[in-house]
Amino acid sequence: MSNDTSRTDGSATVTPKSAYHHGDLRAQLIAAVRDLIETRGPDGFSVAEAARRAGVSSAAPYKHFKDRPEILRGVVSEAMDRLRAAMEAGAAAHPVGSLEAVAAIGLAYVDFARSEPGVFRLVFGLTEGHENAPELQQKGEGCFGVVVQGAAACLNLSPSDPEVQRRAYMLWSFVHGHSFLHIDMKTKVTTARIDDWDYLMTISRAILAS
Amino acid sequence: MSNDTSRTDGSATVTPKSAYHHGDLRAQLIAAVRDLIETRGPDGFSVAEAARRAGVSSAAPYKHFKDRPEILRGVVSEAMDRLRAAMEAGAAAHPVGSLEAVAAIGLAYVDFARSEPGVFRLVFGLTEGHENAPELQQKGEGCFGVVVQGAAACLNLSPSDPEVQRRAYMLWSFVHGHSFLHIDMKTKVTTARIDDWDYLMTISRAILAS
DNA sequence: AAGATATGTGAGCGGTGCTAACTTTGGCTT
DNA sequence: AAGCCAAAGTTAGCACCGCTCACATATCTT
Repeated sequence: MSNDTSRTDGSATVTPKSAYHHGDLRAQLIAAVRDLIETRGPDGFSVAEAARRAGVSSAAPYKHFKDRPEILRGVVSEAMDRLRAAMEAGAAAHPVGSLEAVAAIGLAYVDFARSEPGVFRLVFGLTEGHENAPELQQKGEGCFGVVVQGAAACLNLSPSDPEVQRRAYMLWSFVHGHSFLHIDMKTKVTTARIDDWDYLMTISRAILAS
Repeated sequence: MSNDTSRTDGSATVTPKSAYHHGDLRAQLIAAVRDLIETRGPDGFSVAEAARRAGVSSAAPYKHFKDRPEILRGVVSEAMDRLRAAMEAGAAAHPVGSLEAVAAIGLAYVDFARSEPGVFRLVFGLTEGHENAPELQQKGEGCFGVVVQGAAACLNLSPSDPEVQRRAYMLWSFVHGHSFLHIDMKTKVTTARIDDWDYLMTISRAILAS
C-alpha cells in the first residue's frame, strides 16, 4: 500500500481530500481535538464536536480510534513529538555541553506549556491511560532523554551515569514545576516574576555546578 | 478510624443537629466526589453517580451546587484546606527558621500528592475555573504563604521581601514538579530514585543558602 | 471483473448534565 | 399554636454524548 504518492505525515500540503474518502481523517480529528482542548479546556471537548468540525458523522471517529481516551492519547502522542522536537531544537542552538544548551531545553519546555497550556496539562494529566500505552511511556522517556543528554554533555559524563540521571531529574522537576505554576497562576505571584531565560540559566547552573 | 466529618465550608459549618432532610448533603457529596475521583480518575466521575452514592436523586446536587464545575471547585476548596493544614503541621514539627521546617513543608506537599493523586491533579488542573473563583485563588495564595513564611524565617527576612518571594517560588516550583513527576511516572526513572526527605533537604539548602 | 477490506452513514441505546414543576420539611413570624 | 414560606428533596424530561450495529460505498488486491 506504500507504493503510491504522498506519505501521510500530517503535512497538510495542498489537498486534504486526496486519499480514501475524506483525506487523512485521523490527523484532522487530532487537530480538531487539539484546537477544542485549547479553546474550551481539556474537559470541554467531545468526540461528536470534533467529528462535526472535521465534517464527518459522529460515528466516523470510531473507525480510527477505539474510544475517547484513545483519541486523547493520539493528541498526547503528537504533542510529545512536537515537545521533544522543540527541546532538541533548543539544545541544538547552543554549543554542546554548554549551560545555555540545558537552559534552552528548559525554555522550550516552558514555551510549550505557555503556548499550549491545555495540551500541556493533558499530556501530564492523562497518566491514567499511560499503563496501557507503552508508546506514550516511550515518548515520555524520550523527552527525558533529551534532558539527560544535555546534562551528561554538560557534566562530561555518560548519560547512563546515575548522577547524571539524578541531576536531569532535578532539572526536569524544576522546569516542570515552573511551567505548571506559570500557566496556573498566570499573572499572579508577580513579586517573584522573573525572566524565564535568566531563571533557567540560574537553575541550570545551580544544579549542574555543585 | 472515626469518620470525623469536619467540613470547613464557608457557609453553614458543622451543624449536626439541624439536618434538614438528609443531613449535610453538601459535605457528603464532596466526599463522594473525592472518592470517585481518587478511584476512577478525575474524568470518570459523574454528578449522577455521586448523588447515587449519597442516596439521593440525581437532581438533588443541584440544590447545593450550581453545576458540575462548582462541585469540583468544592472538592478543590476542601482539598486546599487540608493541604495547607498539612503544610503548616509539617512546619510546626520543626524549629522556626530551620531548614527542616522548610523541607517538612515540601514533604507534606509531596505526601499529599502521593496519597491523593487524583485530587492533587484536580487542584492544579482546574485552573480554567479559577478566574471566577476568588476563593480558590485566595486559598492558593494561602498555601504559597506557608512556603513564604518558612523561607522568610529561614532567611531572617520579611515575608514581603522580594528575595524571599523569589526563593519561595523556586522552592514551590521544585516541590511541585517533583510531586507531579512522582505521581506521573510512578515507578519509573528508578535510577534517579531518592529518599524524599534527603531530596527535600538538599533542595531547601541549595535554594535558601546561596 | 470480483471479492475483500477499509472507510463512511444513520439509527438507536443507555447514561449524563441540567431544568422545570411539584411535594415535603421544619424554622420563623404573628 | 397556626400558618406561612424558603429550603431541600422528588419525578419527568430535554438535549447531548459515547459507543455499537447494520448497512452503504470507495479503494486495494488478485
